[in-house]
Amino acid sequence: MTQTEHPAPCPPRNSKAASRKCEQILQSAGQLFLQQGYERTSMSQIAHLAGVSKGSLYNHFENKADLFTAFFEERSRTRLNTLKSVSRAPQPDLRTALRQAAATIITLMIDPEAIGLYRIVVAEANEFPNLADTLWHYGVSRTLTGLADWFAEKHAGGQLVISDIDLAAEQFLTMCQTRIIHRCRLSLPVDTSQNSIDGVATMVAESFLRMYAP
Amino acid sequence: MTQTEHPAPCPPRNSKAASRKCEQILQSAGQLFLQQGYERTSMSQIAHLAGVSKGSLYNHFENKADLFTAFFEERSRTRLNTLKSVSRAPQPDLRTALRQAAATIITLMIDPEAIGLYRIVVAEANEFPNLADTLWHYGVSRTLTGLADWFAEKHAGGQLVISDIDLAAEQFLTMCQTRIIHRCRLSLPVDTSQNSIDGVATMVAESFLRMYAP
Amino acid sequence: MTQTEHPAPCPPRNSKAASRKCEQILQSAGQLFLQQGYERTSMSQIAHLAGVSKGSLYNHFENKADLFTAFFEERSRTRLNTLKSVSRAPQPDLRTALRQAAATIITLMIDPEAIGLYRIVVAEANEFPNLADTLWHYGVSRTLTGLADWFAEKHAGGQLVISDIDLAAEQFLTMCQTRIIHRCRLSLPVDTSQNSIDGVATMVAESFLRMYAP
Amino acid sequence: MTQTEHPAPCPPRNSKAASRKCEQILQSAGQLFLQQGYERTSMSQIAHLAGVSKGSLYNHFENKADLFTAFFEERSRTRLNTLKSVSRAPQPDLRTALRQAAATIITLMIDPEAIGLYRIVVAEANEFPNLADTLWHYGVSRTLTGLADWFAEKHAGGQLVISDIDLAAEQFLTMCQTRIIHRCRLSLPVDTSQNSIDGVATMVAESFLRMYAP
DNA sequence: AATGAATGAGTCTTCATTCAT
DNA sequence: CATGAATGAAGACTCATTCAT
Repeated sequence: MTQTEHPAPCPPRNSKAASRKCEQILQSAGQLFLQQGYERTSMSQIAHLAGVSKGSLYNHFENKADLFTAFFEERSRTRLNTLKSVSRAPQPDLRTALRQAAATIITLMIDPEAIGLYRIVVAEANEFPNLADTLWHYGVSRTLTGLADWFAEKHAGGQLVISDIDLAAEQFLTMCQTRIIHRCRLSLPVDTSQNSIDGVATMVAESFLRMYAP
Repeated sequence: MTQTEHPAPCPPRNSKAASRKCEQILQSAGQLFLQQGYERTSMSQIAHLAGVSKGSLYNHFENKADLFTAFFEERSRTRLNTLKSVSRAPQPDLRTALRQAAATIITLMIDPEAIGLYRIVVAEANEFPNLADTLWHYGVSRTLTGLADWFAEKHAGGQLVISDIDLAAEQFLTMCQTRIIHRCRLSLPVDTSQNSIDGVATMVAESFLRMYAP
Repeated sequence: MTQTEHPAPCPPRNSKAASRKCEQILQSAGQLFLQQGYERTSMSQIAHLAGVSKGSLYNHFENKADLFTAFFEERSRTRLNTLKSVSRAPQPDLRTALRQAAATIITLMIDPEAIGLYRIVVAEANEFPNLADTLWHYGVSRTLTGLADWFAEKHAGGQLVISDIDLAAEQFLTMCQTRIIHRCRLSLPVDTSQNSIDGVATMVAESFLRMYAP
Repeated sequence: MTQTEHPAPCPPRNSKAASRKCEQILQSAGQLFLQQGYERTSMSQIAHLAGVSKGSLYNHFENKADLFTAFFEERSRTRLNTLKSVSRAPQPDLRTALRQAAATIITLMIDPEAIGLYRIVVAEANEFPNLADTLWHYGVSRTLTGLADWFAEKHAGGQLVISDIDLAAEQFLTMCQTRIIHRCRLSLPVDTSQNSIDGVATMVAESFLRMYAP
């Protein structure tokens, strides 16, 4: 019987120790993958950083690609869900609310980890097409839905006049990427101070209002 | 410490044959780098595809990184300079001109080669920080300047009212990336038909006018 | 920057098999290094002769230089410590004792392995300066100390009159290298028969006595 | 006709330019071979240092081994012939003359170039056995003959009593290698001041006189 | 004669993966 | 389950030598 069992993607472990070790591996792998990318990160490095043996890696994950995918999903889920709750800040003033939403989005998306996840998806788009789905699912999609719901509400309330609400949400999100996020992704020198972020956020809010205010 | 001669970056060759072979190498390297990225592309593959011996590569380029950089600069220069001449299409109608400019930008930027170059910059931002400069210099910077000049002209002519012209150009370019370009970069399924492009382009032009028309 | 684990210099292995393989590698490496020198010996050759895979070499030694150093130290320690016990042969006659000591030294130093170690030190003196220290520590230093102690005793006993005992020991050792050892090191044709050795040994003893007898 | 002519070892050139270039190559090759040894020196390096093309090397020398041999013979001839004229300094006092001869020998033999040539012979004794002959012929043999002639004269004059004159010459030369030369060859730290040299030289002269003075 | 691009065998080293303990 | 030694394919790069120009 040469067939090998496929170890589950880790989580559903019974023993607590096993689960700990699994998390430890994912944590270390993540650190390295985010810093160096997939190809430049070796299983030895991961094992070393995680403080486990190289063989142990293969007790928990089928192979390098599997570990990579597992890391990416776990990080996308735990990290990007902060984006979900953007918007909806109970601000009396729509202009202010929009500005705050934009600022929040910018701040979240220039976080080194978010930048790293984006980079990984782009870098490995050919080899690991599923990453984009994961990123979209946990990151973009939720944000867009959140924004769309919010805009729909304002539309219903007469504060905004929007024909294509989904497109508007996408526009809003895209405009947030002006200047700062875009350059961060390219590692170009850029002013990421709160002032700078507020500047872009204000511009986004103003432009959005001019586009969709009644 | 071994002393190696530094072969010039290739171009200034006297013999015609040498120049041809150099281009051949760059061409093949480009194809592979764009498809697979830096790490996954081996010098052997490049030599094989270019039809030369592995050793020959090192007569023209110091090492893999050097060849990579040379490829990237050459492609950035020759490919992205098409972006330079965007805009300025002599259209009587500003709305139409903006729409066409947006459509042109979108079309150029979802070209597989442009997408590939972008991916490479993002993927190798840590290892090769200069790539971003090159991309910005040959690609983004020229486009922004072109747009800014154009907008300044229209501002002087009273057709637009813009306080920060550079920011406006950046906004225009950013908005063009809504939906299509963004998803292309992630290899997500996306409708890239002319219709779809025109849709986004129209949205960009309309929004821009609402933001900056007098 | 790749992180590699530093495998211990081999010895402190727990498993018996690992230790065996390590010795096997050192043994094969030694054979080749002694025959061909450092540069001409390839890791492939070593792996082949040791009957292990090329990769295995790197589980036990960091790199070629490390393996080389390990080999040299091990051989110096195990081989050259025979020199330590030279002299002190309980001979009633000092002349005879000196002659025997000289003969022993000559015999030990024209052993192919001793010649090989000397050649390696000289050949790699620039690249591996530590080898000389190792050789001196395990080989020369002990012999000199042994001789000096012996001479000091004889000096105290009135059989020799020596002002600088350390220099005298060094002289004795140097004189032993007349003709035979010197030519062996250069691979020049030379008579290494017992007769020939005894001839030089006798000359050394006679000369030494004429220099230092009261 | 695929047969290639064997270019003569260089010297007998008619054109002056050719001879110059040949010397230039030998000079550069020597510098590198002496510093790095045979294996570590590449034809590219030599060509680069000599300021000629790689191909030119093969117009003057059949291959690397040939160039190496040519270098070694030329250097041995031109450099080591200084040893020839040792001794015979017209000193009234034999003790002083011996001391001076010893000091001269030591000084000449710790010259970096002499050390380098010795190292090369020892390092390449297996691969290039002829080097030792060359070294012996141009270096050792002449010195020994010179010393032997001198000693024979003194023997005839009654100042020395020597049974085996050749052996005596060899002893003298060997004793000169005590301490300083020996350690220089191993790149061990050693005092090479004039004082230190004089000290060993004095010891050699004294010892020699005690051995052979009437 | 001189050049320098071309070659391809060979170098050291890394890596993902397996398996006996 | 955990370990870590073993593997062999593959990586980037070097080098002596040749040959068309």
